[in-house]
Amino acid sequence: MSQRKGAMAAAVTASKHREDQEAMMVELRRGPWTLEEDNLLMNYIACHGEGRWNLLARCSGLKRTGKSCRLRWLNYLKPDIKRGNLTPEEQLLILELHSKWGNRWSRIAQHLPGRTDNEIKNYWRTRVQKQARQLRVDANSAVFRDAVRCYWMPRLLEKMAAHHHGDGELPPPLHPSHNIAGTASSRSPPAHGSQQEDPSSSAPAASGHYLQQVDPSPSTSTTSGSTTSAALPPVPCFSESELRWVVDQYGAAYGYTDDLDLDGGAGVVDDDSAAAAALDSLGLDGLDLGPADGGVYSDATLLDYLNATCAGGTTVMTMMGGVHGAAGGGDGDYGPSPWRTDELGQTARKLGDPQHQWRGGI
DNA sequence: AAATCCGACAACCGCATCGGA
DNA sequence: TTCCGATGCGGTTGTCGGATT
Repeated sequence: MSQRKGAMAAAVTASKHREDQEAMMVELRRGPWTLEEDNLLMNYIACHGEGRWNLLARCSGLKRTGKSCRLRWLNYLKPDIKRGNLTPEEQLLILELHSKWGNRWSRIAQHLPGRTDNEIKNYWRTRVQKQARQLRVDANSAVFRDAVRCYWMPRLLEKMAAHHHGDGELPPPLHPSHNIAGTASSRSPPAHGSQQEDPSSSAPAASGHYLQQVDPSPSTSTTSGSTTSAALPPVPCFSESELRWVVDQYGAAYGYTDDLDLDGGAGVVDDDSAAAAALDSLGLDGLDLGPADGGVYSDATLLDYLNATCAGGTTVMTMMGGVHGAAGGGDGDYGPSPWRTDELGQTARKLGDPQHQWRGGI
């Protein structure tokens, strides 16, 4: 085994050496791609198909490595790449799948058609990890995951419901027998700003946006849930004491008191408002999770909806009722959890893109 | 108006794995 | 079985543009 490893290392070294030699012979370009390069790459792939990237790099006239060509194609030029901000459905799916699989970006990306592993990774690092940093917890810690599950995920579900029913009413509960594909395909596209079909976004080579951002609008401006608040009473979705409960419950339950360090290094804070403020940032700062225009569905309404939506989904958001979902557990690779994230995921798929439908296990 | 900060994301790098010779 | 080229994956860095001071 170690012999094989050594051989592998030698092979890689030799390969790297050849790469270096090649790089010296042909002045390889680095950095941002130009329109001409993109055209060259797309034309070559149109004629010869994907794959054989090193050959492509040599024969296409591009002064790039095969790796670079492959990355450019897969992450940017491929026609089915979906651009723009992640929808709440996609965000929810990412959270759910990451809780199961960790940093398996490519695996997660397989469940988000049109999204690349790079995009998902960037989302995680810039949005999710940022919030974890603010909370001074490890983004992979159980306490953070559970805070996400019982605070962030419900918010996303709320937002998804708002997106699908701009008139302020919750969508009718979806049952397992419901023909999702039929209904979802006829629904209106999500009313996100940049998520809308921007012709240029799917044809970057023709858009002339080289060396500039594709979509300058921040994610926080992409929601369209403003109409929901009118019809629903603006009751708080979670009280401060509930947030405190999240922190205490999971910190204690998992013995993660050390990585929940809201008071600047001296252990768990004893100030409810500080913890609540920190957790509040999960949903209200830059995460596109805040209630639509300050108005939200009531806990009871949303809970009713989710319970009706999820088959047997009686433990989603039970924290609001103070009852733990004892039926939980077996939640993935990270050990037991009282939260039925599989059901949250089902709801996400049912509400979202038909391609995200339940596939018999993820 | 200029300087600085920061978020977003494209791109690069190193390593692992696969598959054919 | 070993070698080796190709490809895939995840971590990290660089760059740009908007926001803030």
